[in-house]
Amino acid sequence: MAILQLHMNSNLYLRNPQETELGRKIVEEGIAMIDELGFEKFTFKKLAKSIESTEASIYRYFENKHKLLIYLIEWYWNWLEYRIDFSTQNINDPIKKLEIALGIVAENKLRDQSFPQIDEAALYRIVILESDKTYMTKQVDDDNKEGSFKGFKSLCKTIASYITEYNPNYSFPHSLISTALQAAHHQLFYAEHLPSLSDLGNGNEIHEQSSRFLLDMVFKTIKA
Amino acid sequence: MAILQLHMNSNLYLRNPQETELGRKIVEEGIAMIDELGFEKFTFKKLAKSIESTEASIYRYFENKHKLLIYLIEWYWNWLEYRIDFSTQNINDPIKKLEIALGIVAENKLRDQSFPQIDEAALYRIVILESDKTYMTKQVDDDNKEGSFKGFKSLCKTIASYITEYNPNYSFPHSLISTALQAAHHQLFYAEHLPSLSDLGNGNEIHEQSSRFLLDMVFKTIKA
DNA sequence: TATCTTTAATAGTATTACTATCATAAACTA
DNA sequence: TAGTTTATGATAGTAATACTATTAAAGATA
Repeated sequence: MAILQLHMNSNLYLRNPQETELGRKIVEEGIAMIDELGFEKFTFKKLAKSIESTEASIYRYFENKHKLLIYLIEWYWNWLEYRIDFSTQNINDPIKKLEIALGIVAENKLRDQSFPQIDEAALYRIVILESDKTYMTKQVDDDNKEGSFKGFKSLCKTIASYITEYNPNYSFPHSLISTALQAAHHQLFYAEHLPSLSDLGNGNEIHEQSSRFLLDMVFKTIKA
Repeated sequence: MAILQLHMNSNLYLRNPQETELGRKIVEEGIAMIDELGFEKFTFKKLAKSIESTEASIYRYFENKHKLLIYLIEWYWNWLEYRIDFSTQNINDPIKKLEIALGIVAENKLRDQSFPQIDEAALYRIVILESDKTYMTKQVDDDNKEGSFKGFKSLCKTIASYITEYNPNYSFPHSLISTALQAAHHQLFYAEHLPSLSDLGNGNEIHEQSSRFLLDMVFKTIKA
């Protein structure tokens, strides 16, 4: 299996963390710490201590912890888009492509050996809990101008295009897909923490149930 | 028109802010400041200065700013449920009730003269931007035990029950409604800040479009 | 060997998120 | 009406956060 690296928009960092040992440690241990502490309790000081570096050194890679979070979440969306591209290769039927894409969105995320630097399972938990915080801010427009949400927007566009290909008369393909992408994460969170907001049982087949919920909703909604 | 007060779960505050002049000022000016600054930049110190009181006094009403946010968001969900109760009075057809409920969820929020203390338009903007932050935390389970999300859960349950009444075979009524409640807010946010994630034009009839999107999705999905 | 870059070490600042104490004013109570 | 409770204000203080700045040392490159 090939070892890969995702190309990340250079506005997301001050110095490319993929290029140095310290940078890779910041990302790797950053994922572990945000997963463990949650984004609010996570600080660069704690991260510095844990990788035996200094706050000042970390600030040379990322402007602040918000930008680090954006970087990680963008990595996740880029990764998903890569996996969807890969899995829909040579498939023409838009229904099939949509099915595959939503299946990947809904499925549980385990470590991907192609990207040995990243703990995708931990990152997935971060995405579920923290991803909305990247854009639910007063500075969303500034961040957006810097391309902070390109990966998310691109994925949404890709999947929405399958809908339009299948049924060009459906009026809300982007809204439906952004809703489904959100729901894929929120429903897992609800099932675990606020179960009365969800019908997914908090057990083994939760990802299958989630997938069924999403596919059912999307396909019924776009039917010509 | 009658002047009303919503009864708020007493776990949401240390001292009931509806009972005193200072308490009412904290809530009123709190809404204005969070709307203006965003939740991250909002502090009790700034609020104290603006209402000419002290930090210590505000801390006697709310444990911290997170609890104040929970209080405000819960107020909003209680208000919506009250308005849905009111508007579905004497209506039996579950389809009609669902239509009314989703219409209220999607519609623009203007000041409600029945609750003169609360600026519902500002609170609505806060809900759109900040409401997810009430539960997307590591302490969600503790907060939930204290009843911090009762209003949200109750509203979801009420609307989901209309679905079950109409089509008892649909498997995901709670998931679908919690998804729709989220989408109602997120789509407005996207339309304004990340328009490629949405098909709603950022204009006058945005709430009508949002309503159409949601009703279309929900009704097609639950069809027997 | 010189120099350029990267990191570490250290220090410092303003702000945040509280907690504690005490005095005073207002409100209710005997 | 005096006494007591309660709410608020005033003030102070603390540990942590989110940075910025400076300098020195180590390593890589020319």
